[in-house]
Amino acid sequence: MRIGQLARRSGVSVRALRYYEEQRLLESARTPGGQRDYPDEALERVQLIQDLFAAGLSSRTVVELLPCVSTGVATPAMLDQLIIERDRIAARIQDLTRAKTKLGHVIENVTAANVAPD
Amino acid sequence: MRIGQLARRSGVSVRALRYYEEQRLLESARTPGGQRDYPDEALERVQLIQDLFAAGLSSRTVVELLPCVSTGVATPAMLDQLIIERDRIAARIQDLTRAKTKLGHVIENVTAANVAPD
DNA sequence: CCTGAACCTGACGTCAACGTGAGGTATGAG
DNA sequence: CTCATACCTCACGTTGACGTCAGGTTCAGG
Repeated sequence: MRIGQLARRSGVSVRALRYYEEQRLLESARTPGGQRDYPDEALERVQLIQDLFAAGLSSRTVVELLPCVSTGVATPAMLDQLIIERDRIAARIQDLTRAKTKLGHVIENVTAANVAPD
Repeated sequence: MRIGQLARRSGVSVRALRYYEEQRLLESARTPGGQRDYPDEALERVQLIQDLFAAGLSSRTVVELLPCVSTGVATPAMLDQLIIERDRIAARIQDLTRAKTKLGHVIENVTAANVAPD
């Protein structure tokens, strides 16, 4: 599969895919003419990368954790890092939940004020 | 209260406070000498700004929503925006929860593999 | 062989929320 | 008055994940 097709299938831009390769998050074979040629598994990998980015991990962290995420094999240091990242995500979820609740209250108040200005 | 004290009390940097003013998120009176002089309520406001930033809102959005968040009075457009932002946060929480679960599975697998390599 | 689409490699631009340094002023205790 | 802080206004630097443009190459269909 060439880069354009992978981009369309995964929903990320061609530029992003090249960037992933530059950051060593994604490999590609090359055609004799020098064009990237991806195996089908690349699609899953791109989606995994997107998930990790969406979770707020940096590309540096992702490149460190990708091996164990996809193979299930990790050094103790990698395990520590995994736990750190999971906890960071959990804390972030707490923050967002608080913020959501707060906005919810504001919305309620505003709605009440508009609907029943008294 | 001067800027240094507000910074210490709120936990944000002096630079950040000046930035908030530049973005019209925060006002200040001035001493005859030109130094910023904040009322006590500024502390709450800074904390509110931080909460909204932490929720992933941009300063542009915050400046639009701050009035109704602090006064409880909103135009219909502001209410729409509030709902949009709340839903955005909810979606983000979903993403993060999925990612956290995923990382949790990885951690379980890795731990199992390390503890009981069989 | 020809052509248009898709691809290639640089390399500079973007955006947000500040950090940081320069060079000067205000404040308040002694 | 003096001096140490704290403060002031520019204004450029930083970071991450790409966007975008330039200038050239490869591929596939006819």
